[in-house]
Amino acid sequence: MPGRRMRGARNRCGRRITRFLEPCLLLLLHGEESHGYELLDNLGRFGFSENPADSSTIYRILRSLEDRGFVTSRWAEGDSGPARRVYALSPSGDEYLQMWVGDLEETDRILHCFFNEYRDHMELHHSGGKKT
Amino acid sequence: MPGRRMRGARNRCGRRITRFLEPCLLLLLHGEESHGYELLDNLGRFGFSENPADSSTIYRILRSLEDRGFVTSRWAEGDSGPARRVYALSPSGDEYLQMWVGDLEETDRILHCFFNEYRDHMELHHSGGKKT
DNA sequence: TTCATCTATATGCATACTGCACCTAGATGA
DNA sequence: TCATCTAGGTGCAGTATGCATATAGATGAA
Repeated sequence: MPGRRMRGARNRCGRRITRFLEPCLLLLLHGEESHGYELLDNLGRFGFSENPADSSTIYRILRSLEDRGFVTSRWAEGDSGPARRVYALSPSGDEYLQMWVGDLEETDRILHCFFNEYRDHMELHHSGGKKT
Repeated sequence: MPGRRMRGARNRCGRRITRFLEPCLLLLLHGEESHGYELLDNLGRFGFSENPADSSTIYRILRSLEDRGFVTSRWAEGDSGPARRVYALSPSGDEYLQMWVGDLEETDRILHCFFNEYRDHMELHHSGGKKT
């Protein structure tokens, strides 16, 4: 099936963490080289397989990471198909991943801060809501 | 102090949930009318007081919510100062808030999916990382 | 050979969100 | 009169992203 990626995904949900694919790609590259097309397939591990990533986003993030020195790339011939641009995490990319993790932990705290506010509020105004 | 809001906040952290202020405003308006300037102050409850929101964002989100019928507004004279545009949550806005909560719970799941992947991976490659 | 398909990378365009600078304007008090 | 506070708003630029599309090598079928 041609165009099996990203046809009709309709990712209009509002939920999304800005540039969240970036830390996912960094993690996938941690300890293992890979290329864009393969990374695209492996992103399913991160639980958004229902709204898979668009390939253009992946390639652009990878180039951006390289521009900032967080990954390096080289062209490699595969066993089949066209040449691949294989990316590897750099030491500063490893640090950048650590930074992202701390950042996402902060996001998690803020998110739970919202959930707490929501729960507390709904215990008083018990209208319209999902009660636990 | 003039311009006490948003001067020098430097919100260049990368972490952020797209349009996250929207559900926060909806929750603040749940069961209680309010106006933009007041909402701006109350957003501190949600844990991002270190990077307070920009007022322009708040006003734009409120207008956008009204355009979509999730809130209604009326002009009201306050005890002091200029007139205020007071917003109230509509029934569909209440439903929209419920949708946002479900959406953020999904975000939370995805986030923890990332944390799990990270932790599992770092247990093998114990280099470069925050060990628990 | 020719052609469709798969793999792989990439660009162009439109839209959306946001930060920052700046503007308008009534109220208030020195 | 004038600065300041309260309150709401616009304009612009940068960033992120979805979708369509382009390019091109490899592969296998007709």
